Amino acid sequence: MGRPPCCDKGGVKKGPWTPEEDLVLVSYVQDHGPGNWRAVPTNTGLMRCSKSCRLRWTNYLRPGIKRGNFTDQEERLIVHLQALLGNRWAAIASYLPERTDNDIKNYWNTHLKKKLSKAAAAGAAGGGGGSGSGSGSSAGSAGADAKSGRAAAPKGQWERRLQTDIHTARQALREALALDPAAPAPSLRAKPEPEPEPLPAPGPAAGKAAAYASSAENIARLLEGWMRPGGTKASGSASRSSASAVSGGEGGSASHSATARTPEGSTGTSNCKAEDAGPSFSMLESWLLDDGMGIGHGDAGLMGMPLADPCQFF
DNA sequence: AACAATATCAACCGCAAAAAT
DNA sequence: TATTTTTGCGGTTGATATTGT
Repeated sequence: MGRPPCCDKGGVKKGPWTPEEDLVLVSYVQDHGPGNWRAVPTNTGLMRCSKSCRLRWTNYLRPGIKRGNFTDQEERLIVHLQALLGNRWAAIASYLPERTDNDIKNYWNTHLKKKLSKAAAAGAAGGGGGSGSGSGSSAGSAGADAKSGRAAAPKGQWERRLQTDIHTARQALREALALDPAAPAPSLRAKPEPEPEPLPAPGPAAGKAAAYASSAENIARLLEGWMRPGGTKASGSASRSSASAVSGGEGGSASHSATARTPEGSTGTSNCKAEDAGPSFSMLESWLLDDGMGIGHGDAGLMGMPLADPCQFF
């Protein structure tokens, strides 16, 4: 017994996701909502384990994800929350709704930890050579996709496209595949033949290839109709992440809190405009103060604040 | 210009918790 | 209530990109 060999099944593909796979996954989630990941590989034909599908969606394809440069405020918040919560990245991520826990974790491990330790060691000897994480250099076995030649597209490009408009993304994919002679025949079909899916409220950008690439709009708005905060379609497992536990109480609003994690949370993000992203900072403050750290001391908001120790390093 | 070292980030793995049966 | 199944989390690895020599 133990655990079901979710990812040990034969024929499960590993390594980087291809645009085709992304497309299939997004199409599926579009139709069925996030959740029930178990069924995803079966129903889509993706040769990925359910975990992998969930991860891909949660960390990269989900609407409302902001990628790239962390702002100074975000940075401070992360440092502060990390000091309070420890490495509970999901909980931390719940206060940065546009960021994923994986992203935050990576950022912490690569940037912040180093920054902090450097600052801490500034008084002492200093130096701190290659800390980092693994950063291996040994040749591995994965990277099957690099070999497949499809990795040519700049990282993040497809996520962005898919988040912007799935229809356009499909079209672009078809074009790309048609144009790319080096590209091997796609092993996976974005559904047998992309039967035009009825996208409830295709945004204004729909159908304009040029538009979506630069548009900041994400799939959240485009898909507003099919994903509801209540998780109607998804019927997924509701809030049970620790993040929810932390933030759930103050979420206030009925169906979803600021959780960045749960499918509903992600769905929730679809309704998350910038202004309602996450709990108010006064809430955060009170929570932080409740935490017994005695920090924040009143006036300073979380973001622009003179924080506890960690931030003195900045 | 070529090589080496380092940094960054996407993805995987195993465990634990929660939900379902 | 006990057992099984599914989902979520955090740590870690490995490939690629970037920078330095």
